[in-house]
Amino acid sequence: MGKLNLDQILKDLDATSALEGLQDIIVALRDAFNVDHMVYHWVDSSGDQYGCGTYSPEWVELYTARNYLRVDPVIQGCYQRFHPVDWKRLDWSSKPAWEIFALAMEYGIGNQGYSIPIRGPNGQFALFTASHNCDDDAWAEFTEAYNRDLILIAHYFNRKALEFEPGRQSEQSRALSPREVDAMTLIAMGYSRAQVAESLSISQNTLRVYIESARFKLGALNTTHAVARALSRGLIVV
Amino acid sequence: MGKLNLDQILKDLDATSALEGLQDIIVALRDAFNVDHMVYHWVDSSGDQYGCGTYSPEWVELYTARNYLRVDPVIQGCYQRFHPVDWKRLDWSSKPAWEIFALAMEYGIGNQGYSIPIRGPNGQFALFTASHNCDDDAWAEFTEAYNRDLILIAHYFNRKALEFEPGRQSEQSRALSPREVDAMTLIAMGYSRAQVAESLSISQNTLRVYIESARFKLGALNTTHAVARALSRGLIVV
DNA sequence: CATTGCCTCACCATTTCGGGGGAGTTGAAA
DNA sequence: TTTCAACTCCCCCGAAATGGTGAGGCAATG
Repeated sequence: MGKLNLDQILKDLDATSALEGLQDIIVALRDAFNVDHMVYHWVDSSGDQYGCGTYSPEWVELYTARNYLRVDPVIQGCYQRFHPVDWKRLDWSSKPAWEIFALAMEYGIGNQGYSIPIRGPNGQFALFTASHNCDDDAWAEFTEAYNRDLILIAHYFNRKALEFEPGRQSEQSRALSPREVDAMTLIAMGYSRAQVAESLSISQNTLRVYIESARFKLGALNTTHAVARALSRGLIVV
Repeated sequence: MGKLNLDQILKDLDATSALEGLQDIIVALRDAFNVDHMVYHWVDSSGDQYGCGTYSPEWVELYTARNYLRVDPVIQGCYQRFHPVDWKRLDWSSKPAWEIFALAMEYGIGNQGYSIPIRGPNGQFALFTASHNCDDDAWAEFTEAYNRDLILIAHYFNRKALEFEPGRQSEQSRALSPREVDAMTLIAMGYSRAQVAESLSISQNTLRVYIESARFKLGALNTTHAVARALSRGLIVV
């Protein structure tokens, strides 16, 4: 399937100096791998998204308009996995999932797909996907052959995309103090403030100061928000 | 520097069926890359750690005993970055950092290092590191040459290590209904119940039913706990 | 030696949440 | 056809969380 010059592609990618360049790269990638589509897409903890790829604008529009992000088994499935995922291995049993798949077929996405999840600091999550229309055997052969190349490309592509994202580095909130981490962790584990305070052997007043300062550092609107942010930024672990 | 048979190594890695096997692999890797040390290390959601590598037991013991994890610039630096990091580019200015480096040298860790951060679901974070004793030019040459291979190996190594970690797949809970997902998502974004209810165009009473049923499904003690669980299980995305 | 960040504690009024009920409609699955 | 899950709405009330403000000690940084 296609002729692949990985070195050249990575070199081109490296030479890219603007976000728009990524679009060209991904088209080149699609051609190099000789698949129907190739897409890169990321989401971060603050809900921002960026995507580029070869899907038709109509499909992208429909996808975003209907907020398929929250239902798409590809997203859902990859989010919990570490390794690349063949679409076949995902759970398409639910109705919305089936619906999305049928619609995707109409828009020429392809019946086969291979998605590589990539994670970055601060809860950044990206997907690099190749999709194609072919039978299972051909697809297995493809993924077998290019699995590693795709992982590398996904990695480099994501790195490049992050470079262009301003405020991504600045967004890194101040680290929480040890006590704040303790407090937020226990709160995230479902304990009430009374329990947390007792567990940390401090007064509830003190505890509240920690929670509030954590909330402030995280730019969170309330405790639950702060827990969510701390979690998705990896500042605490439950 | 060394002869490298990437295919063979990845094949061996793939054939590994026990956690102990990783230790052999990493020794083989060190020899293949012809560096002084190679180490893999991860930190888990529940705070436990696993590491394997070629550092001397004395160093590992000292490192854990003094809890250097919280001070080590390699850990700190990589945690906020996406891309592999050359130790030279880290911030060694703080006193504990300098102390750790001096001590590491004594224990033969090497003056050069290259660490690849890898992230998985649920806040899993791992580091794959090669270290060596040589001058800057030689090291630059090494990293330049094997950068990609190291990334791939880190990726596969981590995947394998995760395979042996039980309890990662077992924590499956019933999926949330669409409305529950909406509710939990907005709650996680920091909105109050009043705002969420308005945003979803439902009454606060109804909203509360969703939150409570989500809490029940997730086995959570309270709303914040439910949000934390939904987030770390990837059921919602903020 | 002044500043800054962290840890600790306190009070108060207000808002929000949590838990306990009950009850009607769809639509799909058994 | 019944059953079940999901979606929608309503009541009450006590317990818990929140927001604002103030303040002292201690360690490290510069």
